[in-house]
Amino acid sequence: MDVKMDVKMGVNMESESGSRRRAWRDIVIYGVCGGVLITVLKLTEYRFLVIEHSVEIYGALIAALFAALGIWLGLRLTRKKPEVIIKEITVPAVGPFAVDQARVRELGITPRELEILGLIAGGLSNREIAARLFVSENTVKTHSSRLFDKLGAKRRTQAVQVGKAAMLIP
Amino acid sequence: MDVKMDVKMGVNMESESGSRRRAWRDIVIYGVCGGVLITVLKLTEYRFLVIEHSVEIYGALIAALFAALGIWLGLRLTRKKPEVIIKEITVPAVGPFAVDQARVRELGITPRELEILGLIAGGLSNREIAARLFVSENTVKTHSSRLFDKLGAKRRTQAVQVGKAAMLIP
DNA sequence: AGCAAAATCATCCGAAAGTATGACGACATG
DNA sequence: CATGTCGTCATACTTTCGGATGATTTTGCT
Repeated sequence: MDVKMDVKMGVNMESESGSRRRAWRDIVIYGVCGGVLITVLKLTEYRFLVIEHSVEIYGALIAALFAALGIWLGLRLTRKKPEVIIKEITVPAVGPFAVDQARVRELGITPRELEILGLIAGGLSNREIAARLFVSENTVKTHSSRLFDKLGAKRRTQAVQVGKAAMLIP
Repeated sequence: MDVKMDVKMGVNMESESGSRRRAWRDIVIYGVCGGVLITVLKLTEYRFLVIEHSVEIYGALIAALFAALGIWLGLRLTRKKPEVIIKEITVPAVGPFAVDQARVRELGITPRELEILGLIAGGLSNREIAARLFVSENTVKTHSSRLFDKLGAKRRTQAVQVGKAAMLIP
């Protein structure tokens, strides 16, 4: 029960050597239990149990105990980890967008240019961008010019399309 | 164990009474084997085995045998179908895009206008669009003008942005 | 301090985009 | 057939965009 729950959570931390070690531990425990049992039996034999009890009863006792132990051991030893089948499920949830910084550096795009690209994609005119960034319209134009050059675009719409394809903007 | 698995998997073809019947059968087999063993032991005791053998050896023998039996029984009783764990992984695979026809009608956008919106989003200039559609540039301009009007856009970039938001283009 | 990159601003000019208006033909629909 | 929608095209005008070039300031780094 315990173990199954663990594995069910999808995180099987057990390494193979780990489970093998555990198997050894189980066997040792088993042996120890057997020894203790035998000892106990020996003691009881010589002290409390009536010797006259037939060997059959005695044997049955041992049999029952060791059968139980065997069952336990068998369960512990053969407990196999469940096989995990990975089912790919298509979820519309496309995680939070992250800018492809590598490509940004690769293309030599400056932060300001990237910012302006985002605003262009937002459908703003150069004038609106200038107003929002508190700069002159000319500045926006130079930025966008260099941006188009780096993106290989001739129009702002094309820049947006390329930018999206290059994971520069969401 | 069995029953829990059943509930968890939800796909157990075996009825509960069926598995219980099988468990009973196993136990009966177990008992029969035990009886046979005891009988055999009894016989050997009285015939071939030296009586002088200490009870310890005898007990060990029984213990080993029943331990093996117990292991077997444990395996048989708890033999479960391989436990499968479905690990769902989210894949960004966004399915094939479908135009929101409802919104298209709602906005009164004609097929031609939608087509032109797609080309605009593709970063094409009016001239390129005209060439691709084998119409004049003026035609494209009138189409796009009406389109912008319906979309409430003042610029083509804005039209693209609105169109994407409205699920008109991928 | 000094260099390099980035950001800023400007001016000029042509190209592209967008607005306004009108017109024509095809086609479906009542 | 009259009407409305759609697609087509044109002309004229305004606005915006984009290219080319040069210059200044800011900033980060050595």
